[in-house]
Amino acid sequence: MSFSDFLEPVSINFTLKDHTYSLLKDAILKMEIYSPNAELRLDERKLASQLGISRTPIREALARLAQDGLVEIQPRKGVFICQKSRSDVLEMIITWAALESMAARLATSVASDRDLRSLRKFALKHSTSASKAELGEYSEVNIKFHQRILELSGCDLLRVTADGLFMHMYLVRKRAMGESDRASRSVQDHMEIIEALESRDPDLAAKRVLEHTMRLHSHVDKTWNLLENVNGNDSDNSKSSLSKKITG
Amino acid sequence: MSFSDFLEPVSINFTLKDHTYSLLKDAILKMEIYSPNAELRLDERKLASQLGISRTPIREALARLAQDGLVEIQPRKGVFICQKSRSDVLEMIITWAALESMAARLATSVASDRDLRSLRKFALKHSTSASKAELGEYSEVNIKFHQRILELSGCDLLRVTADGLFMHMYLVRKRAMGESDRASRSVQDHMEIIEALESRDPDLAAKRVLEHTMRLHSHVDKTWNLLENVNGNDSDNSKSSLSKKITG
DNA sequence: ATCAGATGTATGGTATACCAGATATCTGGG
DNA sequence: CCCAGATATCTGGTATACCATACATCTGAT
Repeated sequence: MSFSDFLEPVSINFTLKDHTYSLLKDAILKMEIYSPNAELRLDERKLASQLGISRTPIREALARLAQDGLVEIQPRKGVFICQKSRSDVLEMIITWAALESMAARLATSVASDRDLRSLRKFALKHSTSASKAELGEYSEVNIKFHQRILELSGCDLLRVTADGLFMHMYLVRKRAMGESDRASRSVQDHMEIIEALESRDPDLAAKRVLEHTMRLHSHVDKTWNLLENVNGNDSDNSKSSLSKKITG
Repeated sequence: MSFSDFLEPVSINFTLKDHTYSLLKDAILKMEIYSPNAELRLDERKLASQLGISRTPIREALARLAQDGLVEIQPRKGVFICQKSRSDVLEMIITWAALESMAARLATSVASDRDLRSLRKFALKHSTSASKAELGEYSEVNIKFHQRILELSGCDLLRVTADGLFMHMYLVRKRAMGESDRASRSVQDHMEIIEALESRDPDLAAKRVLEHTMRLHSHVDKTWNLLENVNGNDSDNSKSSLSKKITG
């Protein structure tokens, strides 16, 4: 084996701006942006020197992050990580519900029996971890389950759009989703969703996914804690009992 | 009135990159990107000299356009306007259906009687233009109607997400939507949707919006003409009769 | 005549310089 | 001591220079 065999994988198509984009994205998502001492401002020059690159690729990465709503660029002021208000989160859940409900509908006709069996297996395997209920772990599994349904729809745009939302949900996950009592209900819901999929009933599957997700909506609605949300432009309380009304 | 009164509105918060972004977006949307002689490549330097600015704000605008899928940036190759394949369009319609169906659901509980009356008035006023059926005009009105439903949902994220899709639909509008026979059916559908909203029945409203939009899906599915689509990586025919199956 | 390799050119990626608005600090008058 | 205005500085917006890759063109050998 010659020397040159070792230096091939220099990763063609690599650009600093793409790398910086995913780097910053991950950093923001992992960051505790709701802790009171969180530094929300991103200083281009500081980032540039920390990463050892110039401002140009950083600015292009920031432009993309702004486009998907993770940061806000205030002209001549700076770029700031976006904190989500309660109503932002509630709207994300509603939109997610819309997408996944449609995905379930599609899945009843395009998912293979094999896929559904695999989904059931996945749900069963992790149903036990719900009772143990470590805060993070079940939540992770939970998201996976829903992503799987999006995948089974065969409609990539549904999946991609929902992923954009899940990204933000990840940010607020630890904040408002004390699960404990919700976990067992969640497991039950999941099983009923799977049954609906297996029965190939589009309306039923859509309905169950919708109801399941809107239960999260009403839970967040009740428990969201806006104590430290200093921005607090969050007066919209009009949707309080929305989830019950719209699920029929 | 003093001289200085005339020169205030210099538009604070104006940045070249934002201006360029909307400029390019409009240009792309208005452009006939499916005509055989369409120039799909965007040359940064040419744009820069045409607009009389430097490449920097243009590149940031392009980064944003790439993020919302209007253009594709191929590293070291160039940036190209994205042509939508048939399956892309079908997926957009499905996603749109998901969002608007949910919007209708919400609207049954949050829209005011006054709003619904206004919606009905709007639909009636333009029902006549459907019969005359100039290609563009009814299509325009049609989109407006659907956007209005999104607005009535009170969920801004649903509306914004759907707007991102409508943007792309605008691109393909003239391509696959020979309306003529569809227009009268469309008017009827719209009236039935309004009735469902007025009866405050979330399931019915959602169902009617879904069925209406999925009729567009099956129409596009049948009539999309992929003759000149040279890229033609569009072999996915598996969803052919999907719209009937999933609407129950 | 054809094709591999060399050379040139066009164009995107990145770095850097400079400008202007925004904010912090200083200063002097009240 | 307080505050308005001046000044300094920090930081984002823009322009420009330079580099590297991709592609076209040229050249010469077979």
